[in-house]
Amino acid sequence: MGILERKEREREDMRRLILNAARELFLEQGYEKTSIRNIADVIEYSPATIYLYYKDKNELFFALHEEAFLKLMEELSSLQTIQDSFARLIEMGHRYIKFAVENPELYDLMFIMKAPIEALACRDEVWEDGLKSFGLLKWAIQECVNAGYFKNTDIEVSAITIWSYMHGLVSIYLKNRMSMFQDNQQLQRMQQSFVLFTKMIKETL
Amino acid sequence: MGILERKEREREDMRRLILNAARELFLEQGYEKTSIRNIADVIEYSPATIYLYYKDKNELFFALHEEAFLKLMEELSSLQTIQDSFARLIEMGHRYIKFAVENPELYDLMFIMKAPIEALACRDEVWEDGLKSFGLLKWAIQECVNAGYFKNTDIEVSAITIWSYMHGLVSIYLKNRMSMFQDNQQLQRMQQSFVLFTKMIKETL
DNA sequence: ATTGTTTACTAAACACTGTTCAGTAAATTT
DNA sequence: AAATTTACTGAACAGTGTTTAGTAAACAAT
Repeated sequence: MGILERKEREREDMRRLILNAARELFLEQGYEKTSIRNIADVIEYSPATIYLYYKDKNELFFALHEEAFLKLMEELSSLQTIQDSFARLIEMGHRYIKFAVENPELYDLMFIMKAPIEALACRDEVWEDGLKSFGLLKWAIQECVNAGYFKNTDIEVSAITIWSYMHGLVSIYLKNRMSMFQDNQQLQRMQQSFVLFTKMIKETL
Repeated sequence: MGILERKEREREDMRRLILNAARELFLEQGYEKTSIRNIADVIEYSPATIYLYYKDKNELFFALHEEAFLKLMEELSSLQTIQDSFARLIEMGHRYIKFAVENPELYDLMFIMKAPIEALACRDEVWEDGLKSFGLLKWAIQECVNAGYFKNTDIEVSAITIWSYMHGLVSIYLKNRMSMFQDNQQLQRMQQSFVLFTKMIKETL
C-alpha cells in the first residue's frame, strides 16, 4: 500500500513549493509586503490552498525561520577547523556580523520579528534553533576558558553578554539607527567597535 | 485678527486629541493592532479626518516616537545630580534597562520599528532624537575619561559599543529571545550580564 | 464496473486594513 | 446677503489574513 507514502511525499512537495515561493518573495520584497495572495499567485494555486499546508502566516514564516538558522549554523560550522579558541570566537563574531548584514530579512526573522516566536508559543514548543546556536556560542566560550583565555566561569552570563553586544550592534545598523554616521562610515564604525569589544573580552572575561 | 491664531490653536488641539487617542490605543494593544479606524472611533471623528492632521500612519507614530524620546530624556535628566561620573554612567544603564522593560512598546517605536524612521526619511530630516540621546551617552563617557576612569579616547566608538550592548540586551529580552531561561530568571540573568559588562568597561575602556 | 467516500482544491465571502476623494454643511469674508 | 473658504465625512479603492461551502477528482468497497 504505497499510496499513503506517495500522498505523504506529495504533501511534502507541496509544502516545499509554498515555502520556496514564500522565501523568494520574502527575500526580494520583505516580510511586510509579502501576502498569502502573492505567494498563491507565484505557485498558481488559490490562497486557501496554502492554509491546507500551513496553519497560518506565522507558521509559514516560522518554517523560514528554521531555514535561516540552518543557514547561519552552516556558515558557522567550519569554525571547528580553527585551532586557537580565541581566534575562533572572534571569527564567529565576524561571521555573525557578515550573516546579519548580508541577510537582513533573515536576521529580522530570526531575532527580531515576533511572528516566528508566536508560531512556537501557540504550539508550546521551546525555541530549539535559538537554543542550539546559543549552545554553540557557549561552547566557543567554554573552549576559551579551557585554553586559559578567560577566567570567568559563568559561561551563561558571558554568552548573554557577548550575544547582547553582537545583536545590539547589528540590529542598530539593520534598523537604520546608525544614521548619525554617514552611510559609508557605518560599517567602518561597526568594525572599530567590534575591535574594541574583542579587546574588552580578551582583557576582562 | 485673532481668528487665524484661534484656528491654529484649534488645529493643535485636534492634533493632540488624535495623538492622545493613538497613544492610548497603542500602549494598551500595541502598534500592529492599532488602526486609523480604531483611533477615529475613540475621538469620534471619521478616519478621513485624521489624514487632515497627519500625513499618514508613519507620521502619526513618529509623533509618538518623539514623545517617547522626551520621556526617556526626562528619566535620564536627573542623572546630572550624580557626582561620580562612573556611577553616573552605570545609573544611566540601569535607567535605560528600566525604561525599556517598563515601556516595551515605546522602546520598539524608538529603536526597532522602521515606521518612524521612514517618516523621517521621506521628509529627509536627520534623526534628531536619536542624535540627542546618543550625545548624552557620549557626554557621560567623556566625563568618565575626564575623571580618569577611561583611557580610551575615541568616545564615538566607546558610545557605539556601550549602546550596542545595552540595546542588544534589552531587545533580546523584549523580543522574547531569552526563552532559553525560565521567565523568572530572565531579568536576573540580565542583571548579572549588566554587572559583568560594567566590570568590562571599568577595566578596559 | 458502479457505487460510496475521502481528498484536494477553489470561489466567494467575512471582517478587516491604509488611504483618497467627491460632496456637504458650517464658518468666514466680501 | 452672497460668495468663498474651511472642516469634515461617506463611500469607495485596493489591498490584507482567514474561513467556509461547494466541487471535481481520486480512491475504496461492493
